Amino acid sequence: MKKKATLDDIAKIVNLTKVSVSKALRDHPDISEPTKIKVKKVAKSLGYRPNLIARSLTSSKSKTIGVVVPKIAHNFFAHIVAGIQKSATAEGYGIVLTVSDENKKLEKQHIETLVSMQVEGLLVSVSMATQTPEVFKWVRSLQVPLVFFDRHIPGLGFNSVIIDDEKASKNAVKELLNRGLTNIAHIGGYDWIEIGRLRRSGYEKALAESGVALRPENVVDGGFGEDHGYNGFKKLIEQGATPDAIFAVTFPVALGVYKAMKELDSSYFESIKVLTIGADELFTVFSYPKFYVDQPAIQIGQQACDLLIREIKGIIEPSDCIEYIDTHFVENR
Amino acid sequence: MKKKATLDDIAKIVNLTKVSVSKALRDHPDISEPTKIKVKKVAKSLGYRPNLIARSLTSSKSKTIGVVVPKIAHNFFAHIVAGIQKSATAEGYGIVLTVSDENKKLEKQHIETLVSMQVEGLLVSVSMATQTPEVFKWVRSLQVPLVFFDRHIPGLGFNSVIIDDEKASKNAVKELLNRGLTNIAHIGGYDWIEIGRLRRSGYEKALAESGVALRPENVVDGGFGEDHGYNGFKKLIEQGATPDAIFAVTFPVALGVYKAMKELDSSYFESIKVLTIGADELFTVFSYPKFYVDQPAIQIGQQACDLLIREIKGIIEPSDCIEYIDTHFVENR
DNA sequence: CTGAAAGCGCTTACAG
DNA sequence: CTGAAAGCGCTTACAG
Repeated sequence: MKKKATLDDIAKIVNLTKVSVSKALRDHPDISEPTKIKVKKVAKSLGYRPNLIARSLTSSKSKTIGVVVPKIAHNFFAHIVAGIQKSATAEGYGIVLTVSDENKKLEKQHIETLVSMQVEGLLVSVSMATQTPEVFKWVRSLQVPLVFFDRHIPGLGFNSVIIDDEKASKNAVKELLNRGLTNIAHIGGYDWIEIGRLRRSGYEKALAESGVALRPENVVDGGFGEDHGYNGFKKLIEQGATPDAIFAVTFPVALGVYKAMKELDSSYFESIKVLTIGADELFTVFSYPKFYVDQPAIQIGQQACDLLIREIKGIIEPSDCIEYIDTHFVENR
Repeated sequence: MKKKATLDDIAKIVNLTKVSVSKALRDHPDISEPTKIKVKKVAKSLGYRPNLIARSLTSSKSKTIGVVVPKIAHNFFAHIVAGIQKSATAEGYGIVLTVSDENKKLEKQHIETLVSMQVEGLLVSVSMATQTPEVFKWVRSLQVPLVFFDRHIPGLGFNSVIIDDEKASKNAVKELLNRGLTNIAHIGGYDWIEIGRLRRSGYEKALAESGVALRPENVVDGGFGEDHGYNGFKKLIEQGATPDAIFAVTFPVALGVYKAMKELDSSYFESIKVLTIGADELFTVFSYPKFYVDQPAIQIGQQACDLLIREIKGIIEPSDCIEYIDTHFVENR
């Protein structure tokens, strides 16, 4: 790599010191208009660009935000990152992107590296495997601003921007009940993962509050992937369930359900309406799933980033607050 | 943000200079084993992490790669970024992610900022709007390694990792012909965008080489989005085309076609087989589109990143080479 | 309006 | 085996 032009290079040409050149370039009031113009002209001709690394070191502002996502090749997280990118760019911040791949060790490593890189703040969506919050306590002790999004760990003193999963589920299930669908099954995840637990309890509360009895054969647990939906549906049928609707805990699970239906009996497409949370909008052309809760991923990213930047600027203090993002129920036609 | 522990902090405690501490931490052979152990213990107890900004400044190695994508909230690019991330992490590089949003000005700005940040190399997929290669010439003059992926500008002396669109299209159309589908329509993009031009000519060549006449009513141009597919299909029908297959230039276009079919006459689903390039694998459960060319996005990302890192290390020279990634034709069942 | 001094936290030769 | 010196490219007080 070629040596880049520095302040000194410009200084020599215009017969000033690098200090004055630095000031001229940054439009410091100290410098006269004519010299500013001259300096800028020379800078441009040399293709000068300030060395941001050096600037970071002196100013102790890297103008950079570290992001940790569990996955990136997923519609939801890709959209969140898009939102983060947008907000960050608008505020003059660059983002360093990191993927934990749902791996606790990688997650820790990434966070440490990002802190070493002197990012001014961290935006993280916790990996499923994360249980021990040591790294986060370390981040806290360093007073590096951090905002959780989508998946958080409460009680550490960090703010979070998330979906109210229980409420979203409860409302959605109630919408089905209002439409006369009362025999609603649930293909859920595990209880030890928050979205599994919350969506399940939203489902249960909706039934309870509407005075509908929960039928044991209507519930299957298993996971969050397509295969779990596929197996889950089969199990449901084996258990003797005859639902008129199914609440699938995630979109991949809903796809698995579709696959199983196609294999078992395509008349299920008509007789069983599927509801899920967080569908890929591209799928709407297929009118499947019939119902879904829209998760405004881009907005989550933007809001989390905006919150973080406000913390960085010292406008707000980190605490243990949760900012809930509104979701809305959609009926696919 | 709290002040982080520095080499000097450790040095004071162990009664050494920061130089020796620096060496001990990096396992330099100069230092004796006992002191190394002692130093490392103290470093750990202080939660010491090297300031990577400072290290970059002295070593002039930022261990960082700049990435510019036109979009991130898109399956294809999200997967590419996943591939880049994976390779970069494996080689100890961090990635700074940037999104041009198909905007030439933003693209230029991002590249300049990334260079200012002293990234060791650049990975860019050119925005559709980019015509003038000034920024890239500037990058070239600085001898900053750069590799194009998916969308490239030839003739600037940079390597590229891309799909052979013409070949992929030609082969795919031939596969249809082999299956007895001879009345194949094409809903294409614009000629001034490379993928539009190449996919179109692949289509034409496949017909020509198979001795099938190109019917003018079978071709519609328009764009690369869902609405273009929607309008394109309607136009096709209006033009009097009665195809038994349609080659849609992109996946969104294929979705638009689906939408139009659903609206006009759902018997089209059976009578017209759709082919496209680059489908989201999640869609395979819907058996639509019937045929597609799989673009191995993750692999493109990995390969581009690996190539870049080899350039950074000086193992290979930048030139104007194109590395084509193999695609494969898939029949959906 | 311009500049000399000091320093950000680290590493790279070079001495001893 | 350990350290003093110099410097990476910039900015921040402080003088003049």
